[in-house]
Amino acid sequence: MPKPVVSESARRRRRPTKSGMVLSEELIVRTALRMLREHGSAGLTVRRLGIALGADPSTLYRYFTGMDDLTLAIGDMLIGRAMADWHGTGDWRADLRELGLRIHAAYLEHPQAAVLTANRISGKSHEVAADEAILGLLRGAGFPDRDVVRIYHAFIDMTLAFAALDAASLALPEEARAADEEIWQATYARLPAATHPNIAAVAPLLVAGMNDSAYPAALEMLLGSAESHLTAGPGAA
Amino acid sequence: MPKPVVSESARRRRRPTKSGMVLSEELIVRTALRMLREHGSAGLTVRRLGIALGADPSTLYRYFTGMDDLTLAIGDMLIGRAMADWHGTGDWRADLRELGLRIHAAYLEHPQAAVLTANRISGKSHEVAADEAILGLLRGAGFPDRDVVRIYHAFIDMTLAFAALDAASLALPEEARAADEEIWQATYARLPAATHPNIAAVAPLLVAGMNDSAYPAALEMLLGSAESHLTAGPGAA
DNA sequence: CTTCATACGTCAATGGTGTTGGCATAAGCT
DNA sequence: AGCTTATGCCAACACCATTGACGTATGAAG
Repeated sequence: MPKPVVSESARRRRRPTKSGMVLSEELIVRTALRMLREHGSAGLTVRRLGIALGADPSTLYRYFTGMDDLTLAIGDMLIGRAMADWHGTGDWRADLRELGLRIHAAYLEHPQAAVLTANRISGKSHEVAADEAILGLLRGAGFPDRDVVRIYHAFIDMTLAFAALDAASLALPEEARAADEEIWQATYARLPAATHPNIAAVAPLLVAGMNDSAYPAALEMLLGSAESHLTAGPGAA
Repeated sequence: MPKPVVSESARRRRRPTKSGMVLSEELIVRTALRMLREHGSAGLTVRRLGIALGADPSTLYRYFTGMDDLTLAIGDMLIGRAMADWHGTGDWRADLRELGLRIHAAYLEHPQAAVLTANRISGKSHEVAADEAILGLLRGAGFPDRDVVRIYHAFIDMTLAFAALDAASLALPEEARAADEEIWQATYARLPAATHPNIAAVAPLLVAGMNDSAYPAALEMLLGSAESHLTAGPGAA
């Protein structure tokens, strides 16, 4: 049976696992998040997750159709955390900035999970809520629908793209950050000025600055561009 | 022996494989790229790659220390293709735009490969060459070193981030694009205006526009911001 | 309070994966 | 022509996701 999974709300009989633990989607996803943090983004396996839950691995297929489905659920939980307690202030630009930074931060708080999920569409409740909020801010600001969609698109893609990229370098540690770090020190920082004059000239600055995310600056540019377009009126290109 | 791999240049004895094929790093990477295109981003396995090359899977470990090393080599080849035949024109802004679009395009030409490699640092030759070129353009434009590094950082991260994101949606087809597409149609396009007024209002525009990349617009904003900062002089914030 | 259908946890098995150590042979230097 | 050793092959290991059959505890029905 390909899809024997019953929805969480329709779940009635909750039988404790052999070790006495009572399962739920929520518990499984939270456990998966913890495992990702502890064992790295490649450390989440059905077997290990089963062990961590004190349940047989195959039990998880009663809750998710497969690893992919679980992945989407993890991503939706991250967005949910970003949106928790969020309230608009009425200033669309400030609100949009806050929202972007929140989403970015929520992903970076679980980099190993972010790597797996940041570029997937889940269609689950929290994701939809975030999109509705963003579109609402832009429409409330008075943008015509064409611009709403264009700005929304750039905003959400850029946010997720940076989240994925920044998370990737944070997520490596458990598996290969040491290697990448070593590459950086061994290769870039020691290139001779004769063959690579430009890299050599700014090497110290590169080493110092490459650890910070470029997202906040990029976001500000996006918001600034949008605002100038708004004040210029709908006629402007 | 953990690292028995000899460098490509030091390779002397080239013994043909059982099926008569003579291996090389180049050939292996090109074959891997073809397999990624044909079988999707999860379709690249050491065993399959071995079969495609007419060689035993374990033979590949004479050329790469492991799957991860092969992945980095694939990424470097993509950058190499982006940089092939590139020549600066002297107009730093046009050159930078051209370079960004080339890299972005090179990744999107092999989305399945891009997904695996876009957020890794390889330190291999083509990657270093690209970085040297970008830094050279900015320094040649007259930016002070601090700004060179800041702009370089935003430029390369944004380019790779969008490449990864855009590639991800292109790469899904073989595995889960159908699912994501279905989510889009089934969930977003049919949300009732009562609960999600903003999504419902712009749904048709969303469907129409979400397939194009937001990268070109974002890149232009970055370049514009940099240029205005340059003309404003080093004293400007 | 008892009965009953079945939801859900468990078991066992399948066919995949990356990776390694030992072996033998042919390549290319001297 | 002979020797070293690089390099391709083989067999084995541990792990992976996923599935189908099975039995039992569970919650509802009477």
